Amino acid sequence: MSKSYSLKPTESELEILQVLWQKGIATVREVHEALSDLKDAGYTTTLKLMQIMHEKGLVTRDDSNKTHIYKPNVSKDKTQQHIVGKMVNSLFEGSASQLMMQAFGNKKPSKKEIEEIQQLLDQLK
Amino acid sequence: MSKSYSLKPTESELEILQVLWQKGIATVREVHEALSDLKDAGYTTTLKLMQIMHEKGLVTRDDSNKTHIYKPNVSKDKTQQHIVGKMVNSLFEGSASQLMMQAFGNKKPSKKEIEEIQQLLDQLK
DNA sequence: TTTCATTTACGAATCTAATCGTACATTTGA
DNA sequence: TCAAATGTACGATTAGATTCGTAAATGAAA
Repeated sequence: MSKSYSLKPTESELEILQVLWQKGIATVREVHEALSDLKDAGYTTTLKLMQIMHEKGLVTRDDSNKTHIYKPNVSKDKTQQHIVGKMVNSLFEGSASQLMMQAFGNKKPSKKEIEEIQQLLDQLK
Repeated sequence: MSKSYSLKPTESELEILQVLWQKGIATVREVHEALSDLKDAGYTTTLKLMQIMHEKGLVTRDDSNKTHIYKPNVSKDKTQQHIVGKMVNSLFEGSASQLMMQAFGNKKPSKKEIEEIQQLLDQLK
C-alpha cells in the first residue's frame, strides 16, 4: 500500500516539479536556472520553496553532500490526474468530453494527435 | 471592443460562478443555499465573497431593491477556456491531447459521449 | 407603530503562498 | 591559509483569499 502524498502542489511548486520531472534529479541551482526565464524570483525563494516541498513530501533529497540533490516524490501522472479530475468536477460537471472540447477549442491538435485520440476512443468503446 | 475582465477567479469565486451560470441570476441567499451542501461557510462569508466579486467585475448586480440580485459578468465559456488553456500549458506542455488522455483515464465517457467526440475529431481533420 | 427577520456593509482575524534578507556553514582556489 | 563563492537554514514580511462578528439599514408582520 502506497503512502498518500500531497497531490495538490501550488502553482510555484508545480513549476518546480516540472523541472524535476524533466531532469529526474536536480539541485536547487539547477531548478532555479531552469526557471529563470520563466520567472525572476531570487535564489533563496526557490530554495525555500523546495525546502517546503521537502517538508510536505513532494520531493525527496540527498543531503549527504553540501549541495543537496532533489528528486520528485510524486509522479507526473498521478499529479496530472488529480488536478484534471478536480477540474472536470468543478468546472465541467464531471464531463471529460466537455473539458476536451474546450481544450481543443484553444488549440487544434495535429493530424497525428487526432489519430492517436481516435485509437484511444476505439479502445474505450 | 469588449472589456477585459478578470478571468482568473479563485476557487471560492468559481463555486459561486457555477451557481450563477446555472441560475442566470441569483441573490446572495440563493447562492448560499445552493452551496450549502458543498461547503458550510457562514452566510456573511458568501456575501463578502460576492461583494468582492462585484468589485472585481466578475459579477454585476441590481441593488435597486434591498435584496441585491447578482448576475455573472464573465462567460462560462471564456472562463473555462482560460483555465483549461493555462493548464494545458503548465501541466501538459501545450498538448491538449495529453490532457484529454488524462481526463479519460479518470472517468470513462459514455458511448454517446465517445461518438460526439469522434464527430468533433472528424471535423478537426 | 413597534418588533422581528433579513440583508448589506465593513473591519478584523486567520491562513496560506510567495518572497527575500541575513546569518552561518562549507567548499574552492589564489 | 584565508578570502570569495556557493549553499543551507530560517525568520520576517507581504499579499491574497477566506472567514466571521457586529452594526446599521431595510422591509415585513403583528
